Amino acid sequence: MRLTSLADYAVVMMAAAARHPAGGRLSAGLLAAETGVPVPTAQKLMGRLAAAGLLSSARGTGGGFTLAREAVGISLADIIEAVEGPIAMTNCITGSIHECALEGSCRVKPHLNAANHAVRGALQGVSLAALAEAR
Amino acid sequence: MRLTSLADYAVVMMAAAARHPAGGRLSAGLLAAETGVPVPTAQKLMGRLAAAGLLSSARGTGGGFTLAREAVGISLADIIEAVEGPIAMTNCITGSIHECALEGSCRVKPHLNAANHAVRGALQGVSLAALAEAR
DNA sequence: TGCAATCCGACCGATTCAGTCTTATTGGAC
DNA sequence: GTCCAATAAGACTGAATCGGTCGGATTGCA
Repeated sequence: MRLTSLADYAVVMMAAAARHPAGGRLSAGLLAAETGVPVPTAQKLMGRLAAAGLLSSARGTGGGFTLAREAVGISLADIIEAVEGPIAMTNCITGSIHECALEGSCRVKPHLNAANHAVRGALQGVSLAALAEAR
Repeated sequence: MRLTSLADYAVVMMAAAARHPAGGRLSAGLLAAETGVPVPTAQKLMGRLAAAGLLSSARGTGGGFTLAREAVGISLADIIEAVEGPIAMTNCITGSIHECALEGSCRVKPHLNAANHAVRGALQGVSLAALAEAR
């Protein structure tokens, strides 16, 4: 029930990106300097965020990243899922994986499913725009 | 944002324990057989749950475990914390640890703190009694 | 008094995480 | 037209935590 450090960094970096004027090109090095995240780690993270569709990237000189959507349309859940994968408390939540020996007879699953939705809803309710606000 | 397998097992085992009549002695082997969790793992888990005060244990022949409180008074958050440690999305949430380089100037922390409380609240709202109900 | 059943603590291999390095690609300067 | 610098993208390595196993300590019963 804890974020990985990478997801934590990603949230901080996305918030920093959202404070810049929309449309401007942001390099990984710039955001790393602003947030204190190590540069190579920042590069890796932004690549992952771009692959998830939260950032759009451009290579070459003068390239960089831009928010793919408005900050209001990006939630905390989106950022976490981009870095950590689907938010699913247990393996049996995501429909494709069936490695639980209790599958089918498990009497706890439906309740966990409900709890999982509640958690995910709490994270979806926080927008990047809110995170970027000065406290 | 995912439970460890141990925490998952712990939830299933506690739910199974709650279905037994209150006050009866439950051995780790019995609950392991009912839930399908490997016996040594079940022993380790129940020891951890007992250390957290959710179960009371008795050694020796005829010993075993009992719910330390009524099922209504035990929440999903309690079980998860007993196995995984405090529910804190980031290190900076738990007051004692200060290893984040951004400490003090981090502008995201207060918002993460709010999100963390929302998640924790969602898990505290699910009681063991509800988990033990037949679906 | 010996035996069996049960809980308790220390140990080990495996998976995933976090970070670093190298390579490929693009645009501008000469 | 060619070279160079800046940037993103992918492969690789060390470390921490997780999941599981084993032997030891304790208690009640025959």
